[in-house]
Amino acid sequence: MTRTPDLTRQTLLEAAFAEIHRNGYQAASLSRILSDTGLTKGALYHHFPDKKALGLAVVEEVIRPQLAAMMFEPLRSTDRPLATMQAMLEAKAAETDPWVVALGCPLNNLMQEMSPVDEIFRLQLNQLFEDWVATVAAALTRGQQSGEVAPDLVPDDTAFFVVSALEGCIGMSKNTHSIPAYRGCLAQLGRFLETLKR
Amino acid sequence: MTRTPDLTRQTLLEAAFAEIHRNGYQAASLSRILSDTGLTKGALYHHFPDKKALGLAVVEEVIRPQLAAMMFEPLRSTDRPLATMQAMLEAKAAETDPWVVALGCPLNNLMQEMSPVDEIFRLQLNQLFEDWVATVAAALTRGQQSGEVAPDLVPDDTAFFVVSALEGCIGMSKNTHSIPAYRGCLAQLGRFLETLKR
DNA sequence: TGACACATACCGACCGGTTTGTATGATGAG
DNA sequence: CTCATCATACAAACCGGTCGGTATGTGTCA
Repeated sequence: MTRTPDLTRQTLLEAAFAEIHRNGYQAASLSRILSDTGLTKGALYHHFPDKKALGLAVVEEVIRPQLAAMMFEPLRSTDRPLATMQAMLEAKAAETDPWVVALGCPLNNLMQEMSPVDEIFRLQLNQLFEDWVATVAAALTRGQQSGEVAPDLVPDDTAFFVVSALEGCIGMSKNTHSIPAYRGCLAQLGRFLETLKR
Repeated sequence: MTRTPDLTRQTLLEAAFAEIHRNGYQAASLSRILSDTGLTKGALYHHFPDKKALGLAVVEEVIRPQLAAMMFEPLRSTDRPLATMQAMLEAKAAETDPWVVALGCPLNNLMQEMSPVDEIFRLQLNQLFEDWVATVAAALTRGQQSGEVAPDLVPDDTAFFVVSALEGCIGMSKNTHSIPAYRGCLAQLGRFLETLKR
């Protein structure tokens, strides 16, 4: 048995992410995570002081990079945010794996579950969410300067709403288990983006 | 100690609703519900066969009536759905109790938590959600006939999106703990409703 | 009307199982 | 050798759920 602590830690993080994505944080079982990975309590509590630290590490080291790659990066430098976001919506609508639709957005899942229960979780999740909103808002502002976006709208409020509506679409579709409904909902959000032009 | 089984049952339902609203269904503790009500295991398991039945009863006998009174009834007979919904948004924006904002929508909370975990819960919650969407869609159709609503939009898709976006607004605001952000988000949804006119 | 029979409503101790977390022991790498 | 890395065994708390017992109400029949 070779000793590869970094890989062990990463294995735990990914298994924890999957477990939390399916069952939520509170119902996530450390025993299941361990049996999934073939590791033991000793390994887990060597790398993480407690369950909460593991959960927060999942947020910061798994969910944040995922979200950054998929949602932040395309918006980071564009000066045509509406076109960029339309493309992102189409990319999301192309999703065919029903599991992805059924499990929903990991960030939203955790926010809904944990924000009333644990203040530290709430703050950490909220920071990630606010970073997302700020990224959208900054892109909208650049869009106003480039002339793509209507100059009279308030970037902050609009960005908050766009992200909220997107999470809402994902959340509701997760419940219906209907990919067509999911696409229809995203299309309506696209309709809203159209109204932000010029 | 007087015997009032109906009241006992109702007491359990309301305590269970509060507990579930705060902690979710899976993390809801029967012991806490009992200590809150001053009742015991015997009373609980006399009125409900198990925890799941209690949870489903909360959905049907507490959450559904609440939602029906607040969201279904105003739309039931109106032929100006946009005006009615704008009024509903303003009513929601007038909320000042931070707890209500912090705890979010009971229906959405349960959908996000339970739909990947338990199929029976998912179906029951989805039925309530679909009833809501259908109510909105029917109102939009009447609005098209009365001339308030643009005739080219698809009521079903639009209704699904409106409800999703509303749940999204509530869900995100629950995380930020910010009533102004909540109001700003609702205002953006109102902006979207404006684009549905004639 | 009074008394017995029975059903309903509720109590609270107890159960097996699972939870997170700890304390100690083994093992391999530098 | 030494310490990081993990395994194992165990502890304490809590979970949902069961069960025997009790108190209260209610219908029935004398």
